[in-house]
Amino acid sequence: MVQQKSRNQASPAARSVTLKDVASALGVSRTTVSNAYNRPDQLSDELRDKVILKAKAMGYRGPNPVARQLRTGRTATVGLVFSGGLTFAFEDPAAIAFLQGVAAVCERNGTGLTIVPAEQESAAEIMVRQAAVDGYIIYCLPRTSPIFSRILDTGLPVVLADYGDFPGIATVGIDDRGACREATQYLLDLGHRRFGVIALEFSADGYTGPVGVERRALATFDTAEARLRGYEDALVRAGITLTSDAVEERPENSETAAYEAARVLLSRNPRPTALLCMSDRHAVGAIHAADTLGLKVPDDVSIVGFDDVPMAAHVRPSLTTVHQPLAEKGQVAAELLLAGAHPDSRRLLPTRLVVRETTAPPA
Amino acid sequence: MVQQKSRNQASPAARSVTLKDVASALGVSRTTVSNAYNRPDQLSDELRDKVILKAKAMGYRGPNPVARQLRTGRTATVGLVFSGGLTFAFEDPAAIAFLQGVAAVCERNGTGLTIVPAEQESAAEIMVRQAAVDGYIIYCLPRTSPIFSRILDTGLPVVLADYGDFPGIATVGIDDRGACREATQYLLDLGHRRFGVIALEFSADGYTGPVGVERRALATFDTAEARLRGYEDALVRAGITLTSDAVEERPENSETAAYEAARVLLSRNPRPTALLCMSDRHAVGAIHAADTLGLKVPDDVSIVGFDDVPMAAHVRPSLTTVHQPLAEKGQVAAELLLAGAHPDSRRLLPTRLVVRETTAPPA
DNA sequence: TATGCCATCTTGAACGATCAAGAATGCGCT
DNA sequence: AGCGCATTCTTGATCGTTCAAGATGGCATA
Repeated sequence: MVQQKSRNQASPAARSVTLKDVASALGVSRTTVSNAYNRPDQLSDELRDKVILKAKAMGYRGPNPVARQLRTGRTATVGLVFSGGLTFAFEDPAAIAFLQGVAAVCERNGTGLTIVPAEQESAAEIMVRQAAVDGYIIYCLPRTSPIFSRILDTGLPVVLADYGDFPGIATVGIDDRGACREATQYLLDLGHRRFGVIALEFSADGYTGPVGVERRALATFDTAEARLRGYEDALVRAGITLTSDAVEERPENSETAAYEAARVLLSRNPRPTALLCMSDRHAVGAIHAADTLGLKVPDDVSIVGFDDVPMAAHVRPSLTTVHQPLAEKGQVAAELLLAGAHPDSRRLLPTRLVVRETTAPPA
Repeated sequence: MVQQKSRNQASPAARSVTLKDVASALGVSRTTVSNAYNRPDQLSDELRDKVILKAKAMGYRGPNPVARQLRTGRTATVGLVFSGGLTFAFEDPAAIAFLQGVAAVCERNGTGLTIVPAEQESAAEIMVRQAAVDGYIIYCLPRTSPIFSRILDTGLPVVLADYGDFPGIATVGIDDRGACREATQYLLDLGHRRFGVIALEFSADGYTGPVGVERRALATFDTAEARLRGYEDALVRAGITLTSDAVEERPENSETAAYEAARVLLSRNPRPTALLCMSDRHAVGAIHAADTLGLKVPDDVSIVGFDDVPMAAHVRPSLTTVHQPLAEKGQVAAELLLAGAHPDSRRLLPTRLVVRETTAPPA
């Protein structure tokens, strides 16, 4: 901001009007003027009106929020940290739904919402340093990110969303593993025996390709690992092993990335009869891939997504997917934070399998 | 935030560590500690290391952002005001693209971004009062909104996006009228003579239905009015009059709303051979409507959208639409604001008609 | 008349930092 | 020796508000 009112400057005329100015112009105390704005019951109505009127006339803009924040120790603002930058945050339907939930609670609560993009780590660190917030909600930030520790350093209340478990920090999430187990079991019950998996990223390094043991061991995103475990839980119980080349990791949550992954998986011999996808966008990409390979969904290949974003119901064929309450997750995160983010808080939201048109018994 | 460090309280142990504490613990001045963080060149390296180390050991969390903001008069944060609430902001693809542009500039600039939802006017007024920002970007807020004047009252720099023209305030936008004129001319050149329009809202009152002269006269959203004028410019030149029942207003920018509007328009006798839509989402809804009415696009009816969101290229048939640089609009808005939002700043970004598959000569 | 209480307004002290100006020191140059 | 200058650190004031506690006067109650 270039157009700053000059501070510490010779000309006092440039300084903006303050409580004190209004007070002395009226011959009352600062507190009285302050009360006129914040505690109308603390002074007579006539005086209050007089104060407000005079303030308007003098061009007073109301109590300065920053000064108030300093004095009260509250900013009435929460910080929301996203990994993957805002391109991700504002493009991924699941992230948007989460954001909506957070924002709704903030609005209801009269709390501001400051977005802290964590794309460039350097920028993010600066932001965390300078951001005036009362607490943080962290969404989809890898455990290893330096911003993570920087935020913990601030000593402010923190709520983690979609992290597995983090001792000493409030978390909200879903039972990823259980949800995936259930979805896989459903496919097993339909008779499927050969599976492929399109996985979200295990670590924020842009790796693309099959997922082996060593990669999983070093995972910094809990979500991918937990979901993969869930798939395996059910498969193992059915005596089926998921080989590493049956799992394709795609760091980008986009239809095109999954399209490509699905083509890889569906070209294997023997071909899987079912694809498990860790997001609906991935699932939609998989549908396209099957289509271009001349495979019918669900007759030739069943596809299961994750999230149940609005698109899942609209796409043709409509998507069988794991529903998770995305907006509610955001709401709960915000509520936990506003309630002080007690370190022991752990909220697990329910999921359910929504069966639509992309699943059927194998041919 | 419940978990507040107690202020003005008996127990001094509860107070958090400040610059002063670190300074006196080390026997140096506050300024020196401050400089250790902010101006490393102002003190010897050894002392600096000693200070930082001691600060860490004492649990000092770094200079308090709020105190700094008060002293420097800068918050390094911009406020972004959306109308229609966040449900709109985070769901409308055009709004998201704009937001991305704003966020990208903020990130590059080390500036925070505070979202001020303007859904509930009461909440929004509170937010504007308490938000610590250096300036505002206003997007899609009706001129008549009380928040509008509340923001102007703050005296902070303001940039308006997608407003026609606003004397004394910086604006960024596109030539809506010219863009629509061009799109219409293209349809005229193809041979079309009967038109229908699906319009965005003229005022934020939820009105749904045909648009007459009186409604247009009271418009509080400039965009809709400007675009409709553009359509008319071309039509009038071709000697065609747009009757009021050829224009259907739908306040909601959704496929379903437009679907319904398109069914109304396409049921008229004689049936229009071309539909002009003020958004791509509306256009997509219109395609569906034509489909269910058994009309082929573009053979039976041509459809033109507006925005050129990513979906426009992906939908089948792909959409002929007016491209506007949405993200760039957000960027420019942020840049103007960061540059001081000079009241005379007026930025008009280029648009262009992108011809795809939804337009053809009438049968 | 004394007492207490309520409503209304004032006072002085924070909140935690940054800034402008000045002091102390050492060093080199003439 | 005297001067200037750069480096490093300190001092006092200030940003604009809110808070706790106290002062004042009026009115009712005892």
